[in-house]
Amino acid sequence: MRNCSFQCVYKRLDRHYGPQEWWPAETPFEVMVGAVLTQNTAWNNVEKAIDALRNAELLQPESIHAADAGMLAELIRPAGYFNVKAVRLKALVGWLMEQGGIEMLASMPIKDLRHELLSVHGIGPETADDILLYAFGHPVFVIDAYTRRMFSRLGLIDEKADYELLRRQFETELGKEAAVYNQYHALIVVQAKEVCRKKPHCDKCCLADVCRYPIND
DNA sequence: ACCCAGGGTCATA
DNA sequence: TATGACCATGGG
Repeated sequence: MRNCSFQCVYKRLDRHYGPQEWWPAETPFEVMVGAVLTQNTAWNNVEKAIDALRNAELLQPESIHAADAGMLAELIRPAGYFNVKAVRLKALVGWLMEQGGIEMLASMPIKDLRHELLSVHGIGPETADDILLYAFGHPVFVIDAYTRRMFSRLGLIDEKADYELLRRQFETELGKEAAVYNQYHALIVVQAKEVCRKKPHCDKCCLADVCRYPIND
């Protein structure tokens, strides 16, 4: 009998939390900026940095490209690693403008775009996939620390497995549906914020429900 | 006071 | 290929 665990977990989370309408951003470029700023950082802190950038009218590629790196770092200070991330934002917009802007990227095949993104300094697999999925709507499943923790606890994956392996695993199980990947990753993040991090699962979150009962509906 | 967050790079073995 | 150090703020 075929393993339907990935779909079942999705159904439960979706039923429990409803539509998430991710990514929380106004433009594709804002998604890219947020994806870099949220690296190993709580979203709460990223919002402050993005607000600061917006107030300074620095949420467009050209203005970030022209901005002083030191000033950029000060603005994004609340997001942590601000010196590192200022350099990464610079690298991102430098590459973006080299490529001819967002429109050019949007017309690029997924595989090529993903390869290009990964060649940019400061953009690793997860950040690249955030951008591919949430800025361009490409069917790419995002694997983050929450996903590893949650699904290894469910016994569905090997927590230490290679990123690409896990991505293929999810994409194979779910089929190539960008709308599903979009909602699923959002649900994983939303639900992870309710889980006690120290114990395998707590009693009050949706994951506890997933853990407690057989997964076969 | 301690732990960690919606990672990635770089140096070393 | 596989660890470890490093980056740094803010909330629990």
